[in-house]
Amino acid sequence: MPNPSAHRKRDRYHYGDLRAALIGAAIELMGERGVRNFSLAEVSRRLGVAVSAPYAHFAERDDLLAAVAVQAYQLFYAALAPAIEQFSDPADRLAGMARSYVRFASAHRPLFELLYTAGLDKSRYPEIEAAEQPLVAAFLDCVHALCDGNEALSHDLATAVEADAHGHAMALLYGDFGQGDIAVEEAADRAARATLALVAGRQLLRSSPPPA
Amino acid sequence: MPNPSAHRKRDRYHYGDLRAALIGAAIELMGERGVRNFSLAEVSRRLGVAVSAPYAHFAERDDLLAAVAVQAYQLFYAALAPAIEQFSDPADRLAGMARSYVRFASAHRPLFELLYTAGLDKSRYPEIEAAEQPLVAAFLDCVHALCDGNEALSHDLATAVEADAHGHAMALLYGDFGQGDIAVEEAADRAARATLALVAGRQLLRSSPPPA
DNA sequence: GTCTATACCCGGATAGAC
DNA sequence: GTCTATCCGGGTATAGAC
Repeated sequence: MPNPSAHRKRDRYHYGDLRAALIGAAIELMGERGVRNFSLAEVSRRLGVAVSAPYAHFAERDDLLAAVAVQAYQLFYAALAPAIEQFSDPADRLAGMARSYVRFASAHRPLFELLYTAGLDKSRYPEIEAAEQPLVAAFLDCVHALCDGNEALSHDLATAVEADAHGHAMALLYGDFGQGDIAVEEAADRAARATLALVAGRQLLRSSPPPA
Repeated sequence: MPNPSAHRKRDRYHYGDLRAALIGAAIELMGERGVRNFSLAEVSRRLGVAVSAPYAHFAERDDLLAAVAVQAYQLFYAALAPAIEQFSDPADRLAGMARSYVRFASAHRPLFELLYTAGLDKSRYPEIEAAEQPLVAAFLDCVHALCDGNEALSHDLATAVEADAHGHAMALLYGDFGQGDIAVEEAADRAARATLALVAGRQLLRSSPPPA
């Protein structure tokens, strides 16, 4: 009796959930060839289904990518959640989130690239923005304690910390941090420390504008 | 007597410098359709030359992109130079560079995207790295005065400031800063202020690692 | 829901004439 | 150095059978 989970990819077959299989295979393919070389046809081939099969689930190519993006944000948020819960000190919590942010970019590089460098037209897909929302809110929430109810400052600090985490992630993926686990942890460390520096100097985020 | 500069694009013609024209048209095309939808064929069409003509100057498609990237880094550096010269105070100078960094990303978006989100295989093009060098050095140089000759701290601060500037630029291009000149200046302002906060808290960049 | 088959378009790249 | 012509491969998307 053949175990369903043991089906080889090349078996042409009815999937219980082709939609989910497409999403999974899309992630895998993006990981191998980069987001820019992703194609619906290749995904179909890998699953052993006809190139037309996906159109029963997604009206067009980008709709599949959008579905992947939604899942990516959920995973992203889940990756940050432990840091949020782990630290009671607000500064440490923010630093932990920055660290997790960089780690996520490395551990799920194709997803991260899909979200930020793939040029998906997010305005066409409100569900992506909705999926991003909890992540932004997480930064904002945990920053409040540091800002004594000052909403403007909270927003400034949240933006700065996100930019910091994002910038370190980009530097890791595309810059000169090198590769390997050591590089990841170094970048994550730097992001965490820079976060602490931003927190320490946060009053300057609202000071009079620096010279033009 | 026809003015050469008045030639319409569609005139088929011998260019004095097709190579330069290709680079210019490539930038224009990337601006309209995004880097990912750039094609050599379309560039040729716009210049009114045969699709095979570019191959007299570039062995393959990506070689043209690499040439554009080199020019982009030169322009990028030129955009930062005024800020470097304008400020004598090291902190203000860094802040000014961060501000110019964000402005450049907005003013030359296609070039910025080519450099950082196009996935060009830079390792294949040493000339790109060479062109990037002055920019990295500029950050490093102007950070030294703030770090009392501490090389390690200089490197940390330079990395943090670059990540900060880059992160704000990405937030402006892809995030929720909105559009328009106001958004640009707001993002640039935030990047500058965050830089000052990083400078103020710079000793924390070398402190004991924050909790994992 | 998935198949087969196909129409269509486009880009990269090369050969050989001028 | 540029042209014309062409080959090749690949992707998107649709029609219609099962």
